[in-house]
Amino acid sequence: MMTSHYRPPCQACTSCDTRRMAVCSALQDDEVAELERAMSFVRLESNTSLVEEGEPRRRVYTLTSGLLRLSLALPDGRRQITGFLMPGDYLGLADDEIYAQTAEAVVPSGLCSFSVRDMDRLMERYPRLRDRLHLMTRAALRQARETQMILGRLAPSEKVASFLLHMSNRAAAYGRPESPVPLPMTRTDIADYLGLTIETVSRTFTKLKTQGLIRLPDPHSVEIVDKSRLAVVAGLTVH
Amino acid sequence: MMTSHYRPPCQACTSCDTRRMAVCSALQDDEVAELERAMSFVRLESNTSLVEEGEPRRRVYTLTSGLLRLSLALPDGRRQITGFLMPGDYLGLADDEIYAQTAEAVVPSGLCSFSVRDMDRLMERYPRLRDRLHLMTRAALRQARETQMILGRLAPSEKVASFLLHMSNRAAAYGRPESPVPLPMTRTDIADYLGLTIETVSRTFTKLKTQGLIRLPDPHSVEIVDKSRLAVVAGLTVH
DNA sequence: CGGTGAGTTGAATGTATTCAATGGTAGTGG
DNA sequence: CCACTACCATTGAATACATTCAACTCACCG
Repeated sequence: MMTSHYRPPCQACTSCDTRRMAVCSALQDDEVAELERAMSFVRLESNTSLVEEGEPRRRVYTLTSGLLRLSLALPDGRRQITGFLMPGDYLGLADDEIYAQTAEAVVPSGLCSFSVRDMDRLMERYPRLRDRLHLMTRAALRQARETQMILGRLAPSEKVASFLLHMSNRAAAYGRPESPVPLPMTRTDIADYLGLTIETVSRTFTKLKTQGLIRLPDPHSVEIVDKSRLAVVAGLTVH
Repeated sequence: MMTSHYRPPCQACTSCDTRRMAVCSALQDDEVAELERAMSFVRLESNTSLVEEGEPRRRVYTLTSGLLRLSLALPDGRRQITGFLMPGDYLGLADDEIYAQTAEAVVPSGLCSFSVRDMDRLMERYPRLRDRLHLMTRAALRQARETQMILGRLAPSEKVASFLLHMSNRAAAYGRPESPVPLPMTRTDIADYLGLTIETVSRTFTKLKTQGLIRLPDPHSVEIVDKSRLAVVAGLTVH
């Protein structure tokens, strides 16, 4: 696990630009100072894992920059990516005593880190923090079920189209442009997220490009040309 | 919505046999009495819906008997069942202001019902109740992610095998025999849960039967003949 | 300049789906 | 009591389509 621990590179939580997205938005400036005292900062290189499925859960995290993938593995090596974590997202929502999934950095990432003990104490002291965490857990559960639908009932083109729209919406939620959408993860990651093979993902991108719905300046950025037609392909609107 | 409301047919919460499975296990006998005062009982006929995706969430429930299916629907009618609720399970874990999915009875079912207002008040008063609910939400999230793996990365035989083992384990958790496993839901329900067609589900059952792994006394009960080989088929053990 | 990893594309293969027919069971009404 | 209907489950045959196997390109790095 190639991580290095040091004090945050950001000035302070009060001036942190991911705060409005994260669990700490539940706290006021003076309260967040206490959170800050319990916090340490972690930097993570690409393709290194922060937590491993089955490990005891001793720390929880808030992602401040970069991108993480959460995944489950089968004994024979098959992998399912259950989701991607973006800045402001919390790592450790689903876990109890042990981590239920592996978290790895897709690109160099930074995280605020807290011991479970400290976080429990803080939640005890600031109920709004606890409530916010519960709220985020419920949202994650709704998201997971939405993904079940995508995995179980959508055709490959629909999967890829809805994935692109989803990523576009998330980018917009973080104040970034809706298009072009950056896709820092590999085709293999996308395949393991959508329940497809890498070849099918690649072919589907090409097909959407040929149909004039998207453009692919490079493999890791997608320009959405026709959002409404893409939504039709995604199966989200009645044709 | 064919429901009828009346006082519970059971003597009292203190003698309720699903209590140990449900959220109310967090409360002591004297505390559960207050829960009971806020409670009303609902009986639900087969194939009637209790809550509908998109409706405002005004009440929450604990299933005491029967079986419910939770589902999401696509505009064109395709359906994904995200899970089945068994006695002791809580309805409303993921939802916020509105219900995120539809809940329907698979067989005649009974539920304890609470207004969201009452439940919020009770959670405020009994933190262990709130903590238990949060615990159940996290468990549901882990379950949903496990299901993502099943939907995205397992072959049809593996899906059906792991579904049977899952149902068997749940039956055992409720103190019922591991085998034969009752499957009150239709093949269509199973297909919509596993991301398959009804024909593929049927053929897979037949195949597992032919291989001597299960027996099918009737379409709604499955006898598990060889649990370990079934686990191999499910992809859960290295061959 | 060779080497590696990621992505794309082509051809074949396998397999789940689709379309269709049949059997079984339960409920309804004559 | 017995047709008659409706629904569910199963099975067969043809089809469609994602996967598999393989080749090739490209960019990046040593």
